[in-house]
Amino acid sequence: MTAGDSPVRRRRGSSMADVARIAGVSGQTVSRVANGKHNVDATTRDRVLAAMREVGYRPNSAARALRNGQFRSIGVIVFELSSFGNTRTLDAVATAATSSGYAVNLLPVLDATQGAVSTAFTRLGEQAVDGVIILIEAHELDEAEVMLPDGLPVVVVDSSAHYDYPVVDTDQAQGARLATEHLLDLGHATVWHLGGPSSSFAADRRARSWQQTLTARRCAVPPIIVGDWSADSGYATGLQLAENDDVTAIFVANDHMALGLLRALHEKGRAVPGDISVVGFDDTAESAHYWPPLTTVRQSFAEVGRRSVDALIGQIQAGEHHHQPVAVPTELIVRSSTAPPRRS
Amino acid sequence: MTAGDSPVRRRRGSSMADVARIAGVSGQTVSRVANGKHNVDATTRDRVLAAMREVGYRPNSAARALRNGQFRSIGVIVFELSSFGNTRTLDAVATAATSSGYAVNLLPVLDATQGAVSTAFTRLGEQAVDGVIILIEAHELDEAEVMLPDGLPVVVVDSSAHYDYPVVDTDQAQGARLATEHLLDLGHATVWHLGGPSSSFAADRRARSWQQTLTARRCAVPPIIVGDWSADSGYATGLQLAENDDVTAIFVANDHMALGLLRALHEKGRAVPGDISVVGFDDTAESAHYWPPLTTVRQSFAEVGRRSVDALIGQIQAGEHHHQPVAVPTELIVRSSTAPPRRS
DNA sequence: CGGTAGCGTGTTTACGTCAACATGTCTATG
DNA sequence: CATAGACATGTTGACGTAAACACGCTACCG
Repeated sequence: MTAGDSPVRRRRGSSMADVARIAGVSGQTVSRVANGKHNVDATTRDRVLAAMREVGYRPNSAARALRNGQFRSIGVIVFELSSFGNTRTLDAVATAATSSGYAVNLLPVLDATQGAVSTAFTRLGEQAVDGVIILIEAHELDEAEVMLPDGLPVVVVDSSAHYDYPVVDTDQAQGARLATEHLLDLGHATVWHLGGPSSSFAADRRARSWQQTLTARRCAVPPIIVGDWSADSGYATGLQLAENDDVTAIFVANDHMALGLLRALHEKGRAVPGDISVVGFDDTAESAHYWPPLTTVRQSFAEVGRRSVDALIGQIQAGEHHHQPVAVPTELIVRSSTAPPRRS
Repeated sequence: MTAGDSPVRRRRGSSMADVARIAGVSGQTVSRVANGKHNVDATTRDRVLAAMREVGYRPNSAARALRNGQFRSIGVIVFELSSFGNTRTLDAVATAATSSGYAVNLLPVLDATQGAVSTAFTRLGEQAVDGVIILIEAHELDEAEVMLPDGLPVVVVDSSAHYDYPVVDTDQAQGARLATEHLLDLGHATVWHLGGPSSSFAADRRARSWQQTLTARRCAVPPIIVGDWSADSGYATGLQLAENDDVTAIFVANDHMALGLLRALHEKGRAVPGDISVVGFDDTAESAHYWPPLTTVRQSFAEVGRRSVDALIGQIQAGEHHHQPVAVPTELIVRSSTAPPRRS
C-alpha cells in the first residue's frame, strides 16, 4: 500500500484527531490550543504543541471555513496585471489584507471581451472569498454587473461614483489640476493634453479636469490627443506634436506615455524643457531617471490599496456601507522637464 | 430579525439542501447537476437548474474542498511584488493557473527580515492551497527552508538548482553571454558589468557568465560593480564610470539600472552609443523608448510562469517530480544603445 | 418467463473544525 | 464541612458536499 496511489483523494498531513490521540487529549483541546484560547493548562498546551510538531499538524482551512462560515480571504479581480497602477495597487492590497489576517485570491480576467468578464464573475461566485475588490475599469464592469453574486461585499477601485458599491480611488481631478496649473503658473499660454484611452474613467477624469482648469484660467483649450497608456502611443504623439511650434507645454496622462513622448522630442531635436515642458502622471520608480527627469503627479497607490481593504473588511465584518467615495490626494513632484516658455 | 445581526456566523446564500427541497429531489442529485454528471434525467436536471436560479445557489467551496481534500488553488509566495520581473511572472502564473482551473493565492512576505519570511511560511501552512510557487530570491529561502510544510508540492522560480524542489527560471547565463558577446563582436576591447545585488542568484549567474565569456575570449575582466536593481543605483554607477575613459561598453544586469546609467551619462556629456555602448537585461515595455532606445536581453516571463504552473500542477495531480531544472532561453534585442567603439 | 444489466435516484456517511453544553476537579467561603 | 464558583477538559453535533452503496424500474436475452 503505497502512499498517494489514490489520485482522487489526497490525504494532506494529519488532522486534529491525530494530534489529539498522540497528546492524549480530546480534539477540542487541540482546537483550543490551535486558536490560542487561554483556558488550557500550560502543561497540556505544551504536550499538544509537541504533538503538533511531531505530526506536522496544519489546520485545515477548508474545514475551518466551513465551520465558521467565513474564509478570511478576499478576491481581487484584475483586468491587466502588468499595467503599472494595478500592480502597485495590488501590492498595497495584498500587504494590507495580509496584515489584517486576510488571504488574497487573485482573479484575473483573461481577456477583454464581455464574455470573459462575465466568466470571471461567475468563477468568482464559486471562489472561497468573503468579499471582492475590483481593479478593472468600470466600463468593463458595466457590462457584467448583473453577474455579481448577491450580498457579497464589493469595493471598486475606480473614479466613477455611480455604482452601488463603495468606491476608492486617486483624486484624478485634483492631480490633473495640479499638473495643468503648474504649467500655466510657469507662464505657458496654454497646455496640451495627451490622455488615456476613452475606456478609462481615470483618463476621462484627468482630461475633464485639465479642460476645466484651462477654462477657469480663460486659456484656449487645444484638441485633446488620445493615447492608450503605452510608451508607444506617447512616442507617436510626440512625433506629431514636435512639428507644431505652438506647443510649449504638455500634460501627459501617465509617465510611460511621457517617456515615449520625450524620446520623440529628442529625435526631432526639440529641447525639453527649453522648447517644450512635459508633466506626467504616476511617478513610477524610474521617472526621476528619465531624460530629463520628469516632473509628474505622484499618486499614492499604497493609500488606495489600504483604504480599499479597510472599506472591504469593514463591510465584511460590520456590514458597513460607506457609499461616500474615497478620493486619495496626489502630489506634484517637480523635476527637470518643466520650465518657463522660451521668450520668442 | 435583520440580516447579518450575528457578526460571527454569516449565512452565505443557500445550500444544496435548499435547492433539493425546492426541486423535490435529493441533495445528491443537486450535487450531480452542479458537477455536470451525465446520469441525471433531462427533466430532473432542468428542474434542479431552475431551483438553483430561484434561490441563487452557489456551491460552497469550503465544503467541497473539505470533502475532496483539494482546494484547486495554488499559493504564490512573493517577496517584492512591485519588482518588475516578479510582476510579469505573477501575471503569467495567474493566467496559466486560471486556465487550468486553479485559483491563485497571493502570499506576500511583508519585509525582508528572516523572521518575516518564516512567518510567511508559517502562514502558508494554514493556507488553503494544494501547492506553492516561490518567487522570492532563494537566498532568503535558505534561511527559512525548514518551515516549508512537508509533502506540499513546491516549485521555485530561481536560478539555483541545488534545492529539493523543481526549479524554473530564465537561462540567465545564456542571456548574459548574449549581451557580452554582442558588445565584444562590435569590437570593444572588453565589457564592464553593473550587476545586481549579491543576495540574488540571478545577479550572480549573470555576473559569472559575463566573466566566463570575457575569459573565454581572452579579454581583461574589469572589476564588477554591484547595484541593487534600482535606477538610482544605475545613476550612481553611471556618474562614476563616466569619468573613466577606458570604459567603452557596459552590460547592465537590468533595464532599470540601465536607465539610471543612461541619465548619468547624458548629464556627464558622454554620448551613447558614440562614447559608450550599453546593454540591459529584461526588455521592459518602456525599454524601446529610453534615450537612446536600449539594446537589451529579453526574457520570457510568460514562459517562466506557464512552465512553473505546469510543473506544479504536475506534482499536485500526478505526484511527478522533475528535478531537472528548466531554463527558459532569452533573446537579444538590438536597438540603438550599442555601436562599435570610436576609433581613438 | 426468469435472470440480469443498466440507469436514475435516494440514503448514509465522512471530511476536519469548533461552539455549546456537560462533566469533573480543585479552591474559597460561610 | 457543605456548597458554590472557577476552571480545565471531554462529548456531541452541525456546517455543505460528494463518494459509496442501495434501491427500484425498464429493457434485453436465452
